[in-house]
Amino acid sequence: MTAATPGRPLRADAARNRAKVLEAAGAVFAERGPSASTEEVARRAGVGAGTVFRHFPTKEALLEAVLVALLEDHAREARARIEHDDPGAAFFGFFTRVVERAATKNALSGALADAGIDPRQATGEAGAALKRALGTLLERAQAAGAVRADVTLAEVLALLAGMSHAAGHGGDGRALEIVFDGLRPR
Amino acid sequence: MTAATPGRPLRADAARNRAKVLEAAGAVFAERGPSASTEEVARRAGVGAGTVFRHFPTKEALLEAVLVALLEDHAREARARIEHDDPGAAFFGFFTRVVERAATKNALSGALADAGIDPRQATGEAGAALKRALGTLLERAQAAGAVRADVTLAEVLALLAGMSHAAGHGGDGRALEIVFDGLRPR
DNA sequence: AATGATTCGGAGTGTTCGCTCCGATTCTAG
DNA sequence: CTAGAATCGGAGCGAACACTCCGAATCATT
Repeated sequence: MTAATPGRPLRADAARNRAKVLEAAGAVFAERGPSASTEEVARRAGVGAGTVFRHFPTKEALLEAVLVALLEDHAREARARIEHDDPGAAFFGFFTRVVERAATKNALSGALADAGIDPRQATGEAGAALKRALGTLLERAQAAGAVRADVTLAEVLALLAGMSHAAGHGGDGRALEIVFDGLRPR
Repeated sequence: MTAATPGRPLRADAARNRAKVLEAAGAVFAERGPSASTEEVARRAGVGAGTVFRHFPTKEALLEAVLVALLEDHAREARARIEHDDPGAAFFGFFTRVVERAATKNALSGALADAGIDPRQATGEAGAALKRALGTLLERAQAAGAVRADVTLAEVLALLAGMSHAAGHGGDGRALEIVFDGLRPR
């Protein structure tokens, strides 16, 4: 429940502040990690602590909202690649892109899991949309012969989640290439 | 500094309590995550809070000690496999084993990183020993033709770290197989 | 422009948790 | 067995932090 149902259309300044808080939260959590205090988010957004909690009733809700925004961004990019790139390049390019931008996302879902919340359920529609887009990317790449036909979406998701966490561990660029070799037909 | 230098040999009950605390910490952090309180560790170990802090002067030191114990355990197993299994089976078997047992390790190093501590530096010798053992495993597997010759230890470490985090994401069993396919010669 | 409703800000609250302190307890040397 | 030292236990301290409350400020409507 991340304030999904706008009972009333939200006042102008309220909407502006909500956006500022969300953006500040994204930046702060990316820099200082999800354990950064809500007060720091409020300071960065230029609002009071009360304002943060009115829009996001709990810290977990704020983490969720940031994570959802990230997933929506990814899904948007996946759909763009479906239209513009060729099947193989679209799939591998998107995979690489998600891995590159994964640092924040991992920390967020880790923090949610730590609080006893299932990230997959929390992200709801946003996660499902990203999954659908990735599924399309995969199907097209398989149809074009760029990816083995016996690979399932669940396996790709596992690999994506895994390699996202491998970033920053040294030889992660070539490590991705090794995974891609495993995904390609022999 | 995880009480590495025994200035004096440590009294009998002190050594016993230290071991109890370390074991309890391993269990508690595995179950409740690294954010579990030290008091819970003390309770589980059947000692007072003061005792925990005498042996591990800070909570981070306790997390470090648990992580080091895990790494030492892995290194021990790697050396055992070097002696008993054939090169290919030793390498892939050890890789699989580490991934299976990775849940706790990941949470621990995550928590350390969150506290501004570099896990690689903190684990010191234990991490280096594990790295050496894995290096031997890799060389032997490559010499036997079970693993591509152009793969480096750094890349294997990145893949290992990554796939450790992929556990529990659904199709992680077959996902590992895909990575292994990428590691094998064509 | 004025009024009523909504939102803002930040001081304040209650709680959690890491860590300390010291009297009581347990161990070891002679 | 006994004295002296090392260790233990857990109540208590202080800081950090998520969250609340309410007077002041801002917005929408007539």
